[in-house]
Amino acid sequence: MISTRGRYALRVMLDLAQQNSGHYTPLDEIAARQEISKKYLEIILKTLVQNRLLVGLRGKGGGYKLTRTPAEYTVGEILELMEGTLAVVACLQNDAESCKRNPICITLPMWKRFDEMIHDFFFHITLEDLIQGRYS
Amino acid sequence: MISTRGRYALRVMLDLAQQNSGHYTPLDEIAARQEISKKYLEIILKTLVQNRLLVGLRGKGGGYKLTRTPAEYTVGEILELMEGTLAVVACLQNDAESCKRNPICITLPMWKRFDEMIHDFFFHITLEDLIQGRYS
DNA sequence: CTTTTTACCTATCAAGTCAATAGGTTTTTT
DNA sequence: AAAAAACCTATTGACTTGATAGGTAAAAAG
Repeated sequence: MISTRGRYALRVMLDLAQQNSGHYTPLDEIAARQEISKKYLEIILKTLVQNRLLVGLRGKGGGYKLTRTPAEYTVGEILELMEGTLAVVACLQNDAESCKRNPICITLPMWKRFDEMIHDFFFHITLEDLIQGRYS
Repeated sequence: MISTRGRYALRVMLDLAQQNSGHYTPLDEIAARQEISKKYLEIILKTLVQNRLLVGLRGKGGGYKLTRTPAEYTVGEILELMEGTLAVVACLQNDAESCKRNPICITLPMWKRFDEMIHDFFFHITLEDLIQGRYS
């Protein structure tokens, strides 16, 4: 299950992608348009800024804007950043302690395939794709 | 993320599928072989029995056994039963209250596609497939 | 140089889920 | 009557989720 953190982040990125890329959009505006709690969004945007997916500017005329063109963001990187991992089972996470049952686990190959499928899916969709409706 | 409930259930079903289908296998044996807490497995097996994926028999010589051949179980039905749902986002769950943003949500089509992909994947793999190593 | 606007930061919270444990009851066979 | 096994109800600690509260720092406008 993708949590609200990932889904909201994606919606924010899309919101910004649909704005004039020249100016900064304040959080209030995004929150109002997306109908998401401003304070909660703040936490999400913080992560996006810290990881340079967005840039924030303070003071009047400030707000947030993208650091790249919409075509240069994949849905996968946004979701992975917010969710921590997209791995479906514990033993396939980056930091997973190697399970001693791995050699005899007959479900592991299936989980691996599934993992690859998810990765391929999300890392081949860009914000631009979504905006252009290439998934409707 | 698939939780241990789903993963353990799958392992138990595979364990039973690999036993002589004639007799009943006691919980103790399964728990020992799979190295999973007996008490915790009890909860999982209860659900499987209640939904007729397994049948349980009490008393000496009792235990659990499959109600169908391994080829007649899909991984999808086992996981969906244990996890409640395989839906990746809240708005695609069975009991989801219809989100008023649906008509304008540009991420929804993507989630739908993803959902279908997951469904297709898991509902086309049977226990027999895993046992025969058709996923290694 | 003060006010306004805005992002940024730290802490906290209630509700829920997850994985597991504990202890007892019922059924069946020996 | 005893043993073996499933079945049942309740409880727990740790963690996550989604959110709120209140304050600080920077930038622009007047």
